[in-house]
Amino acid sequence: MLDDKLENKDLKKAGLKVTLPRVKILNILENAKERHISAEEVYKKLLESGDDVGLATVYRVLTQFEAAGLVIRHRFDSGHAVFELDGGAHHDHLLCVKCQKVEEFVDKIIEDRQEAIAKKLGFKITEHCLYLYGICQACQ
Amino acid sequence: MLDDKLENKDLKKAGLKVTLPRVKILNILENAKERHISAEEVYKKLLESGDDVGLATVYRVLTQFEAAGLVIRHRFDSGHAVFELDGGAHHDHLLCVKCQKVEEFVDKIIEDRQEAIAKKLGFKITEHCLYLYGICQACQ
DNA sequence: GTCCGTGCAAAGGATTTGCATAATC
DNA sequence: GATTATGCAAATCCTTTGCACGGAC
Repeated sequence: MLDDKLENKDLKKAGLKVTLPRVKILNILENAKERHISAEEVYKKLLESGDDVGLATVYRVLTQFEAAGLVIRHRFDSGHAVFELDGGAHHDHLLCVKCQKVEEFVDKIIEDRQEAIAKKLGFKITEHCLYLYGICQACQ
Repeated sequence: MLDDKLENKDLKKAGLKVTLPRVKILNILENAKERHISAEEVYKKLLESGDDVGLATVYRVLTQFEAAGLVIRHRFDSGHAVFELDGGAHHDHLLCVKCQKVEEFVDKIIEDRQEAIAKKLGFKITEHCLYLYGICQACQ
């Protein structure tokens, strides 16, 4: 478990000591079918795998990962945060309000307009989030 | 207090009985310097005016207002929700991460692109939120 | 007078924190 | 072996709920 070179590097690069909970959580994030996953879900997956990690640790580790730029924390309209691995490529989200499916997309035109609007209002954008909520094809 | 015709109409139109807490909260929303205000802030303003309204009631009333379409609830990245009167005209938000100032804007091009993207992915959009975070001119 | 709304206190869910123990380097 | 991370339980923050009382219609 602790000798997965790739993950060790990711963690070390982030300045984080390589510990079992961190490696395992990183693994779950990489292999989960859903790219967007809550702390609670990570915790459940750990328990299912027989790993004895506390929920508090899951939150701590995910927060550290966020600070290190390894993951992005989203606050969709669901009451709890979800995390996704930061692949480096920015994208926005389209969510199905019925089945919770999440689609990702990027649109150059929208990105450009955002910059233009910010400039007009004198802002320097540090971050943005665009969430479209709707009903997916399957649920219609 | 209870004879402000405008507010009475707003409330009645929404199917809500005209009560003191509702009228007062509606008043606060209409007159607050900041268009975007949290439940806690509404509560504090009520106390300052010497009005004895419970925080639970503030939450209940704001939630009813939201259901009635009188206000919009936003979940900016601040941990707590903020409410703004729904003037009927949709708009998006640009927030200063330093001074918390909020600017509003509408952009037809972005709105159109959102529709186009949703259509391409087979979604029917029910709602969307676009929050730009940045640093305003004064804070730079 | 009936029914809905309110205040208070207690419950609730998500997330954080304090502290003694255990692991990494 | 020193330092940092973990587990557990308790604490915290925001928000909601249960219940008996009070106000609107």
